[in-house]
Amino acid sequence: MENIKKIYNCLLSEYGPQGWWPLLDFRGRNPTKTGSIKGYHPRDYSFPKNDRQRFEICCGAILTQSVAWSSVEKALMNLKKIKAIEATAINKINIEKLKSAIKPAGYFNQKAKKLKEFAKFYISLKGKTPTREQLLSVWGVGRETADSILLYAYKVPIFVVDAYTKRIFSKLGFFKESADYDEIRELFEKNLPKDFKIYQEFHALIVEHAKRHYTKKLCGINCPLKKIVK
DNA sequence: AACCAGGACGTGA
DNA sequence: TCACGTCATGGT
Repeated sequence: MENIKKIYNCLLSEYGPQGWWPLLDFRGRNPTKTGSIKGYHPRDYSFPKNDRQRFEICCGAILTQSVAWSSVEKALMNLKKIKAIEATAINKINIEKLKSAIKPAGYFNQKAKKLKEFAKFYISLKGKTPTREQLLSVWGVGRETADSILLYAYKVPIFVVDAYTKRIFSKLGFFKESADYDEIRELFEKNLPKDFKIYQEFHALIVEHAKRHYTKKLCGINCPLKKIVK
């Protein structure tokens, strides 16, 4: 399974550092990225720089569930406008007001409740890093969201497995599409240095590669990685 | 004009 | 455990 690392190196040299997780108040851009969403910070792994950014990442991780980031960005900008990207603010805000702010990100009834639940949890942490189990106990936080929060908001070296990861690597023959989330996660963690920077970068690269070669239509035809895996 | 996007939860078998 | 329905807006 040395191939896992080969693929990482290949994607990195192909697309370059991705600069995830995007932040609203960071003006930098990634010129190699598809689309023109701002907030990426390639080669800079010092984020989040403060608690505000940390909470923003958590909100984004919840809001992006099954939704394109461009939609999440709108929702986050709405929240910023009403000064609600802060746990205490989300905790207090009128739920209907919260729903209308995050409407662009879809599933607003559920996601408003999820943000409320998470804000309460976040406050209870009092600045400490949550465990994965603690995160999973929060209503609305599943495995991918928990791992995204740990990896990008807290720099904990946990590999994030998303639908794209399953699609790409099952097509390449690493496991079957129905494989268990944690088994897939451990496969990646076992074959990579335990480094949050690499995990962050790889996950972002997988999303970028999927958008170019693994949409449901393309489904990997012409995927250059096939030659590497063989 | 269907189809899908950086999932999670509830339900019934 | 597992397969399936539901949630909802916005871009292609």
